[in-house]
Amino acid sequence: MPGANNFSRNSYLHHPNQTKGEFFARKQKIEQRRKKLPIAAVERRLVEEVRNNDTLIIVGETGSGKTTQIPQYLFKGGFCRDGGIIGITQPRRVAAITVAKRVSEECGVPLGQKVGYAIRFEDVTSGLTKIKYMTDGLLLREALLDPYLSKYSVIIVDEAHERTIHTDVLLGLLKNVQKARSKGINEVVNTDHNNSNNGHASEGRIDNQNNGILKPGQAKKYNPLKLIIMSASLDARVFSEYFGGARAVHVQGRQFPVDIFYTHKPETDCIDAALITIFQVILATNIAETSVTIPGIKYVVDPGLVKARTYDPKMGVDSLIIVTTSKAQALQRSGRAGREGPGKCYRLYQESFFEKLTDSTLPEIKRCDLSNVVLQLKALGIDDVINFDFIEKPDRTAIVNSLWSLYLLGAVTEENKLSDVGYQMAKLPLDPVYSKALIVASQFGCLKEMLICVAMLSVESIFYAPREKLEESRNALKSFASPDGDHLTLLNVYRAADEFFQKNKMVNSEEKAEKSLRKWCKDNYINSRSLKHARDIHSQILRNVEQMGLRVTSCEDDMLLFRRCLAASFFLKAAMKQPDGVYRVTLSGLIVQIHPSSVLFRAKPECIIFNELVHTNHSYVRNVSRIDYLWLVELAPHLYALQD
DNA sequence: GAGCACTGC
Repeated sequence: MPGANNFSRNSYLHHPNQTKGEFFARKQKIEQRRKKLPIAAVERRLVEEVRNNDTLIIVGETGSGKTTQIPQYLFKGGFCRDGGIIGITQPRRVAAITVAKRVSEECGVPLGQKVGYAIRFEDVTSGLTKIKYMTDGLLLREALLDPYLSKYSVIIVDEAHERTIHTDVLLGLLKNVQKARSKGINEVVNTDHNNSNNGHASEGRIDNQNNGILKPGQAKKYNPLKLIIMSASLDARVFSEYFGGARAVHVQGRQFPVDIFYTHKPETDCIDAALITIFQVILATNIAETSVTIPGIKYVVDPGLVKARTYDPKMGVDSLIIVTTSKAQALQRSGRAGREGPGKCYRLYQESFFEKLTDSTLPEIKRCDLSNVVLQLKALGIDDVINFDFIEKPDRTAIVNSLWSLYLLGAVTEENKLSDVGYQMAKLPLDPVYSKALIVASQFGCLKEMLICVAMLSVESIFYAPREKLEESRNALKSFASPDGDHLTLLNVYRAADEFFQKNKMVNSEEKAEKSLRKWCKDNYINSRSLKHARDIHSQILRNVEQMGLRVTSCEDDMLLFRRCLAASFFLKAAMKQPDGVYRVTLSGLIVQIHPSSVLFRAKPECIIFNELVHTNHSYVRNVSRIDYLWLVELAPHLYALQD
């Protein structure tokens, strides 16, 4: 989110008691600053370009001000006159919030009126909102409710070069929406595909939100959609080609020169080399590549390595491995040194090594589990996901494997169509396995427990164990630990926290209760941010399941029932203990160990279900519960049979 | 007995 970075040193916060004079002085100052932005000089030209091109690629260097200014130019240029609004997507929540705040200040209006933002758990928009910043994932969700994205006259996809999975899916979707809303009303969406069934699979379904599948006849009543793809990388060609040779324009940024230094010989120990370089001066991590501005950076040290998460779709294994960076990453990293003045970048490798790096990092869609993407696309009526016009096609096996697990979860029928259960699952903002778990739990009569369990499984690690207080944190965990596994342990933590919070709220204000909950977390070696996140997710999915009409009942103390429900939900990931104490994953045959952070690390029960499989030094399973193999035979008979 | 950079609904 480069646009916001220009402003990191000056903030224009509204002070409620400022005088009129102060107000105008501030306003003038903002105007002056806006005019100084490199992009200001080309305002009229840009508005013309958007007027003349339905799709426009804007390559804006860091610091050009494109993110904050272009929406304002378009508003002024009359793109909201027909009642449509301008939507701008960002890959990160923080960017959506800070830019929206910034732009509302520049417009001199309270946030949430003309200018607003929407992210998960937070909608700061109103009927007055004309410029709406949001996360790309949120716009994808909106498409499920309004497949034509009818309220937008312009959609700007910012930071497209980051190629997050949400951005990539959104681009494909927007291409379809634009086509459906364009003048050629006889065109059908998905005409790119060979399969004539595309886009019509769910016709006749009127009982769910999916009936809004893009039909040309319906699109008639919508205005054409203007699409703007903004990227910071020099390579606009990929986007331009994808959008049928769309016009690309370049906007100058404000970047100071950065001197690049390479090492003379290969560095074998990069930490050593980094430390030496740092002492002689920041270290480039992935943080340096994002929008977070750390003021005062003049020097960047780039070890040339990155910790990257990859996913093996065949085995369903997440790996965290250290790999070399790409050229684009290296450029991004060095660029950080030149934001506020001339800078220096030390690359801890030889120049010849740089030349050998790949041009750019593999887009996320090529290296992650696709079951959610496939489910969402199907819910949007795109049944032939394999032939979907992605900007970059995921591996076929990755899609096929996602389809297979969706089929095993009952989300997809044998005819490869979304089932009723699949539609239900698509409505939930969760991993499909977790969505299914909620539906299963409503049948088992333990949805109350499963809502908590799924919320807790959806967040980063709940426990934290600082090295210096390992013993204390272990003792704290003991008070929550269940001999049956991590799922019940997480349930115990959530319940204990909630009980503490509710009691506190009876005598204190909400704010005070929140504060003492954070203290409680600290005392119990629980990550309060993760817990807060889980509580937010919990209230959101509770609302969701109530809207879906699922019965939220509790199994009370019947934990046997709950564990059976875990088996019925997570049967795709089960493992059996081997004679030598390791585990064999039932479906893949992979040999794994229980992660040392699990409460079952020592107990080693005969049969387990788990939620995560990560490969680091070993293959580990995390979030593990003890089950009975016979339950699998009973509850997932399509996959499990009696053993000899 | 582990090792966690970041992000999203």
